[in-house]
Amino acid sequence: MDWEQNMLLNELTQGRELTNLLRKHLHPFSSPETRQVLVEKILSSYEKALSVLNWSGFMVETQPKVSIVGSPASIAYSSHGSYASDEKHSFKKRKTCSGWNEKIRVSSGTSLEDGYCWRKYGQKDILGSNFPRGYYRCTHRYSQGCLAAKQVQRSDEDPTIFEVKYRGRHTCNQATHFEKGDDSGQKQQLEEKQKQSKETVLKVKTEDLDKRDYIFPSFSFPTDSGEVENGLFFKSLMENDIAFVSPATSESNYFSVPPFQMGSFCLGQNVQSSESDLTEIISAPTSVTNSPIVDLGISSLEKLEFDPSFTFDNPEFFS
DNA sequence: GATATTTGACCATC
DNA sequence: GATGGTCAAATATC
Repeated sequence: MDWEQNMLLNELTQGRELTNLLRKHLHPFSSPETRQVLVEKILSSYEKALSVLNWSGFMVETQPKVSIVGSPASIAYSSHGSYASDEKHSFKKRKTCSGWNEKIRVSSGTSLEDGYCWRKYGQKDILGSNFPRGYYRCTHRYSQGCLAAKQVQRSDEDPTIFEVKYRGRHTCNQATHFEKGDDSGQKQQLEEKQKQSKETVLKVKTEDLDKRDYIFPSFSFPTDSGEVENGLFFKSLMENDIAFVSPATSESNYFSVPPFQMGSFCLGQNVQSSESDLTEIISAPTSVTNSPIVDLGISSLEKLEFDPSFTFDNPEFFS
């Protein structure tokens, strides 16, 4: 039995057991929180199972098109393409139509972080391109069966721009962290700010590689004197595997973030931002240890991420 | 020693 | 045969 089958079996078995558990908690004396946790776990199991099927060549919707109570708002999302098993002894299949969902242009002057820990597994010179393409997959691929992957390549036209292509969806606990790290108070606060609406309009631009009808809604985000306070916003990007973008091309359809975000987003880990080679910066999130981001409070994370006064020049940061 | 990165080789597809 | 995606051994880093 190969890795995919094992994973599928595990997730489905877990889903069944969790469902049984949920059934036992359906009586009125059971706490709603417990039921909610069980529901989320069940959904997570199914999502992983569907991801495996997706990557095995089945076309399966990995994301429900309706959001459940208490879950973050989700947009319609479907993965495409086939996947070659990573099992040691299986064939290395080349992907046709690549299955890469989204292509995003990221300025080198901004964060290339997307909140996840990536591990580089390859680099390739691409015909007709001046710069090599880096291949990354989620650090938790084997530990948690997370199948998310991305490609990073510097643009020929504008070397300050990186093109990031994403595939698959995070099912690791990094993803659940972003979902759960956003408490209702924070959400309420954000909604309040949105209502106040003295915001700068910030948009994320995505391009669809395969001309599919993947639509990422542009959105406005409230800022307070330029400071981004965006647990929800950030989570939304995480949910959809969207990276940050481009002050260098700072037109209205790009979301600007300060350059300090160039460092590693996986906190508690080394920040390796190479000045000489921007490709190295791209890989910064991968050059980290495996300390799970779930152990960190999102509030401190945000503080670091979005403190506009922060610079890497600050020696205290490295001490 | 554990973990991450690099890089040449392998394989599927065109 | 060319090309792109992935593997895996060697190497680097902590």
